[in-house]
Amino acid sequence: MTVLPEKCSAAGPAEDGLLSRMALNDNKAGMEGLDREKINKIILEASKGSRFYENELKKERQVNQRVEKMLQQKGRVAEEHLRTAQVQVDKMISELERSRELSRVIVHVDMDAFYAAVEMRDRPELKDQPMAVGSMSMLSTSNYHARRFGVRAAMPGFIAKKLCPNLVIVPLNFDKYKAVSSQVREVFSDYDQNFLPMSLDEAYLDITAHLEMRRNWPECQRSYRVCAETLLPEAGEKEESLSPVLFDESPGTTSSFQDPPGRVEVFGTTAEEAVREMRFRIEHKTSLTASAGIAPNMMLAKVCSDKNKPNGQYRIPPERREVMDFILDLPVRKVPGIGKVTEKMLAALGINCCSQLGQKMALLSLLFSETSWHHFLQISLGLGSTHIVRNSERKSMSTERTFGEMSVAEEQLTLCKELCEDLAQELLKEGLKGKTVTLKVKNVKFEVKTRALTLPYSVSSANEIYTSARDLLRAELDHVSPEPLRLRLQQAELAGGGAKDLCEIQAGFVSRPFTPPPIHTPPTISSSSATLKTHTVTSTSLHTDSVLTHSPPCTSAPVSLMPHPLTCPVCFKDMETSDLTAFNMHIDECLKCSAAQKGDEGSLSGSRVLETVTAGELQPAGEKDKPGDVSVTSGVCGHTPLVCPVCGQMQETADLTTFNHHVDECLNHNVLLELRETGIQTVHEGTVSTHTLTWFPNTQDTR
DNA sequence: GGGGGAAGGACCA
DNA sequence: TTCCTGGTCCTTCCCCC
Repeated sequence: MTVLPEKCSAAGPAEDGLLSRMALNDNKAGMEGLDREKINKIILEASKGSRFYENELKKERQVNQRVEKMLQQKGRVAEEHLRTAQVQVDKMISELERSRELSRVIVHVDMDAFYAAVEMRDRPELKDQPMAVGSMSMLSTSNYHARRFGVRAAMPGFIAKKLCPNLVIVPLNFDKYKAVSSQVREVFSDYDQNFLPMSLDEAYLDITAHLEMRRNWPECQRSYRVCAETLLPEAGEKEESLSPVLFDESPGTTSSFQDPPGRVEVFGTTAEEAVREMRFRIEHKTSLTASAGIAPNMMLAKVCSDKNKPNGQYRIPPERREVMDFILDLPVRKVPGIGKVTEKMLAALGINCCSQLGQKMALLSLLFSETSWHHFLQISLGLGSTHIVRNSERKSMSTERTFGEMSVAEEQLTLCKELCEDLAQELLKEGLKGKTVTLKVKNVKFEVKTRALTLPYSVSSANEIYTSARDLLRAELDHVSPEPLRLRLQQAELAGGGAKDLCEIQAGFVSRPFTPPPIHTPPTISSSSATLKTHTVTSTSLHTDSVLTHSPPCTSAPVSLMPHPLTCPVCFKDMETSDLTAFNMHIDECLKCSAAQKGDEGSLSGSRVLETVTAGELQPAGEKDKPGDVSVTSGVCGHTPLVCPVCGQMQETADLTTFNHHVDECLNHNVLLELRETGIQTVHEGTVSTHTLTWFPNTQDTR
């Protein structure tokens, strides 16, 4: 067995190894100089013996095995290999150096202890005591008083209580945080309209253009009057009631509000001054402080924003030497995208800070995947993305729920359905569809399993997703049968599953503006993968529907290229026109006619009802009475003969099973795939999915 | 050997 | 009293053509 280096505790007894995994992560502002030993002892005592602990132990062993395997590989690396690798690395370095860009001014802004700060602002009595936001099972964030006890985000509340018995835990109130976040974003947009929000409390901005303009601004355009009413929510308590996250001993505790009301604050034209102004405005608008990092790229800006937290900012000047100086002693763990596992792997190789990454790059290139070592190389050179891409596609969306042990299959299926409904609602909000349905379950031993199913078409409605998720769950139930499936978590996820990135949303027949989905990947990874990713195979995106128009990114073919006639999804008549506007108008007319005769619902016995809702989703009749929905039965317009939505041919049968069978046959002949290649495929796709999945009950759906 | 799906896992707040 | 989240994307493995 290979003995691990001193730095790495992996070879020690299980408990030592476990501590490295479960120990306090004090890599956060306000947590410097804590008594780690004491805190870790409390965490360990609170956790030991639990199933969670056992599972962590298991995961720890797996990571240790990875480390060991890597070290064995390292032992087999010959000098000759290293020399060859170094040549390749050097070549890569000179290429990267040639493309180094220092001209952009990228800012990362991060609100200080955001959720906690909002709560303290609204409940001043919380301001001077340790508090956290979340629940007994999990905390989302904590204030700086609580951090002094080792209480931090992602820590279970019951452990936090052991660390700090006086801790006040306030439940999450997302509506409130969203409202504050939108106020902050209003300020951001004055500096960069295309800023990239990463979460409610964090964003990247490129202020290069703003600085260009700002240079010519007169002083009055850069002056802000300290306004009495925003300053003084409670008369006479100015200092106390504002900037609640400020902590006496913390750096950067100088509040902008120390100035008397009525005083005019003038900001300069430099990047530092622009960012100081931005933070000043945020504080006046929300009574909350923000920290910021200014650097030539996103990776560095993110690291910088943490440097003078809370209520501070830090800038790396746009010079190579300055960047390299900054990187020199930067611990790898501070870099976004490097977590505890990667940190441990690197530590086993004697790499703890970024400069060491550079020194051992040849070895890293032999031990890690191409994507990984390219990423490390970028970090070691202080490189990152210099262009903020806001419209990159979201790749998946999921919703999950943790609960006490659940072992009854029926209850599990009911919960699964609820999750699919929640997910469908979220998808609807963003107008997204996807092909791959994934069910994730965690059993009472904390073992996680994921099961996925990729459909030949995109889905978005609760029923469609549930049909797949339910089958996946049943498969798991069968797998453990006759034992019960003992779960503590279920998750439903929908991912793109298709190679094509589709078009701007136009849900149903009503146009909706496209809202870019939030992006949560560390930007460094995104940026590096944009240029260096060579074998990522699952980066398929969720897509939005483009039913009747298309936007610039849409690659749809022009209407005239459509190989199939347009068939009205309501009356099933083939249209003589290929003009989409006229086609839309016809459908609107049909819908009106149908709505007027709504009483005729159910005239086609045995069918479910075809609906067109404002958002364009085709849903089963059970949900049709939502406001704004218009429901139509297939029989409403009196077209008893069934028209196949795939081939467009009228079917002689009135029997739904036979009809469904025909549609399935058509689909099997890849007609759908052909339709996807056409410009307005979603008209057909929507119709098809209605018939096969939603409109007429599929026999397998009735299980 | 490459493409793509499935499963597991890393990372973040 | 309470007893370790929720969300997203990346990597790896494996199968199929």
